[in-house]
Amino acid sequence: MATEYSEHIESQDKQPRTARGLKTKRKLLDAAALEFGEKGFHEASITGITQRAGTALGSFYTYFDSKDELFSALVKDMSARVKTHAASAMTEWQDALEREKLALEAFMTFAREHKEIYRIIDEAEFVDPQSYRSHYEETAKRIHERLQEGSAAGDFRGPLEEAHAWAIMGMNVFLGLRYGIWSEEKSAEEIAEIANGILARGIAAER
Amino acid sequence: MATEYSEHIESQDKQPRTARGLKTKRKLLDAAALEFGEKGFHEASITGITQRAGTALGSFYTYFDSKDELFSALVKDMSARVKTHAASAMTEWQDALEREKLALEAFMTFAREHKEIYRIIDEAEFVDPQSYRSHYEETAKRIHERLQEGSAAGDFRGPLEEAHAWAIMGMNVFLGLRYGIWSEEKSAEEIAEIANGILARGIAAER
DNA sequence: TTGAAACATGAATCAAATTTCAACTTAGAA
DNA sequence: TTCTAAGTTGAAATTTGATTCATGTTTCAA
Repeated sequence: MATEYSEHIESQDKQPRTARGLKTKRKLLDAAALEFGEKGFHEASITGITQRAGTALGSFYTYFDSKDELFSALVKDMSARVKTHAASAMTEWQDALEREKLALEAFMTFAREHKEIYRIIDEAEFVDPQSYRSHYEETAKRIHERLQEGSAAGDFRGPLEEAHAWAIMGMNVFLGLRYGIWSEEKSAEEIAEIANGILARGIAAER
Repeated sequence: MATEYSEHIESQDKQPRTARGLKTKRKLLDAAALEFGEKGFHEASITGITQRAGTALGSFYTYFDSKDELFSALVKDMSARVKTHAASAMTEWQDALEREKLALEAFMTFAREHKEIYRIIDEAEFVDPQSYRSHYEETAKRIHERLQEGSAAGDFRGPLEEAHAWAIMGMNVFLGLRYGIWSEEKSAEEIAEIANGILARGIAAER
């Protein structure tokens, strides 16, 4: 994967201007994702990051203003990656219900492959609340749009509100944590099937 | 409510032995809940806690070994409080579906009244992962038991697995965050009704 | 080839807490 | 009333880790 750490709103004076610089920055970013994912923001240290990256301590400050700024950049990048991955997994579906199943399945798989992303986004609640909030608000918005499309297509009942999207998102996130991060005792497909069952018919007994 | 900060595994040599000591410890615990809830673990400081409590800095160490130990004690206590509150709210129900609705409504109300609890438990994911995990595992277990009772009573279809409980818990937690902590634009009842609709019949169109 | 800008280095500096501790005060049992 | 254990105090010691910066090296355009 061509890791694309987009630059967002960084001050331009920290951009690398040579191939060497670009490479160093990339090493630092990748090392930071590992360090933060493994230890969490506060246990992680710049020293740890530069050691993993194989650079000198000072090099960190050639590319980042501070530990916080780096974390913030990372959160935004991870958020974008989750979004992109989910989108690319949701081609090929028969009806809106099936699309939701694919979305969860993709999310579970992605979480398993990038556990550090999960953790970094979660910790943003405390380190960079604004980004955390944006991440979930935007995710909910996309889910809500899918729900409305589903209603329009006659696959879903209507009207489905923003709160429905939040409920679904919560389901997905917690299932991802429990069966993606904490253990892999069940397949992503199995879990997605269970969640989809709830969306399809709820859990009440047949009437 | 008679706040009962249970002592768990603390070394006994830190227990207050007089009424005065007990009172001081209580003040510290309450102040800590506020400080942690407002600033998060790492921004919170012992100085801030003792200032809120109106005690000297050193008094903190009369009752706690460290900042971490205090946080840990707090997480366990909050977890217990959430549990107790939920249980007491779930008397008086007609069927299992309604019981779930009451559970969510109670959780939402509680979250609104004790936003600091929400935050402290959430941050435990990074500060005291063991307690965080226990909190959610036990909560899921209780939900799962309710689901199984519901199936046995004929209110719910069966079999409902642990994953169903996690899905419901995730729904509840995210709805609590969005409509309990971030904003109160909708009533707890309204939100609980939406979630309950999903559990009752899913979101698919009528067949 | 060369010189200036970019980049790399890591010891030293700085800042911000936590934690300790010795002196002092209060509670409450005898 | 007295005396000792319990509790209080806050300045000082420690710890920890982020950030700076002066020096040396590399890149690459001209």
